Amino acid sequence: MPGDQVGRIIEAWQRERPDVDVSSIGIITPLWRLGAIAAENRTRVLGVHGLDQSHLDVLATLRRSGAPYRLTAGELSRRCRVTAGATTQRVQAMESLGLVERVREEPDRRTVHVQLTPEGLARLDEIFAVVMAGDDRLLAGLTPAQRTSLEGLLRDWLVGLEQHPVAGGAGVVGEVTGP
Amino acid sequence: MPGDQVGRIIEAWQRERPDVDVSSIGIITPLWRLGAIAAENRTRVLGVHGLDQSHLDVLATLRRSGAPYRLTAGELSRRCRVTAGATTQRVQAMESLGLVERVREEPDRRTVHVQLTPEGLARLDEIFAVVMAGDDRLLAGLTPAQRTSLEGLLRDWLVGLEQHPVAGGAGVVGEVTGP
DNA sequence: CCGCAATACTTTAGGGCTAAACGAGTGCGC
DNA sequence: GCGCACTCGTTTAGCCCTAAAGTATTGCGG
Repeated sequence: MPGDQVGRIIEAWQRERPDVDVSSIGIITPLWRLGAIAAENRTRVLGVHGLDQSHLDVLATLRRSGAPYRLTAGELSRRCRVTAGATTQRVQAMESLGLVERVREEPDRRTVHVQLTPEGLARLDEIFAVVMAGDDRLLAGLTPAQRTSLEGLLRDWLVGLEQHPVAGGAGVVGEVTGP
Repeated sequence: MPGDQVGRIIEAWQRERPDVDVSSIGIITPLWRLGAIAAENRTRVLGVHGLDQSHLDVLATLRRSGAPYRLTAGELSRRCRVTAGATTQRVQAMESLGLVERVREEPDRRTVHVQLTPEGLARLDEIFAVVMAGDDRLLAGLTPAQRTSLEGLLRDWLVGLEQHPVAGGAGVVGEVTGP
């Protein structure tokens, strides 16, 4: 059934390179494509409220950490999985909107605490439910059974990869000789 | 079973916002995270050969289109799902490496044809199998049954969304009044 | 045929990210 | 106490992308 776009890609490769097993494309490509659709969907939903995904990432990470909705900049970087430089930019943007504030205080004056302002908290709580509803609409085409099954498969796959990362079949040399 | 990171995120939200259904996080978040892991894996594999994902995207799209491995710049943009400006940059980069060449010819001199050079073809054919093997290693933790099941679910989900896009519960106004 | 909208690509301006250099502050070892 | 390695966050340079403006070319309507 070559009805779908991914199927056509696989067929093309089977024609051009019948010697290579390309079955992984049947998973990797839809994974990326669905991820992009979900991201576009969020961008659209958030755009209506004047925010973008990186803003939501910061606000939501602070919000779900619980009262007083405060994390250090470093902890925020780790939880959002972005570099420290990206966090600096994100926090500056949110600060200029009045949604978070930076607090430097004792005992370690290197550390910057980032905290949701009352307005930031209100704003996030208002938007969060809308975002979740938007995500949910993407899943409307799946039956409850499909959805449960998909969730389990993705969780198992991800947990497996996090516990046993695919190191490097060719890399990870060079670290044997220290500087 | 709060063993996994995504599960902890869901639990945090259930504690902080018990009024919101956050079950979609169980699918959307692993989707993005797995997509990022797959992308990092390809970046690593390709880096060994001095290329990156956008390079591979161009070369592989030309390659699987079949001999003479030639597409117009516009067609390349559509198939790679990037803007025309991005395609210009990508093609320039590949051209400077000698892997593709640009051909302007009759009858329409606006059109630019992008074609794999013999070296580009050889280079891609060498790397493609390595990339597919790299992707495959990510899937090693799944049983054949899980893999088949996951592939089917992702395909059905994607096909459904491509046929019935989630328009905008709040947007897509403004187009009723033409310019 | 002439004008003008449409098409095809390139260029420009700007955004968010990473990697790496940097500046400020901390605390261990002697 | 003092130096020095380390940690934390910010700054800088550069990458790839998008959106929009710009350039060249085509072809239709009158």
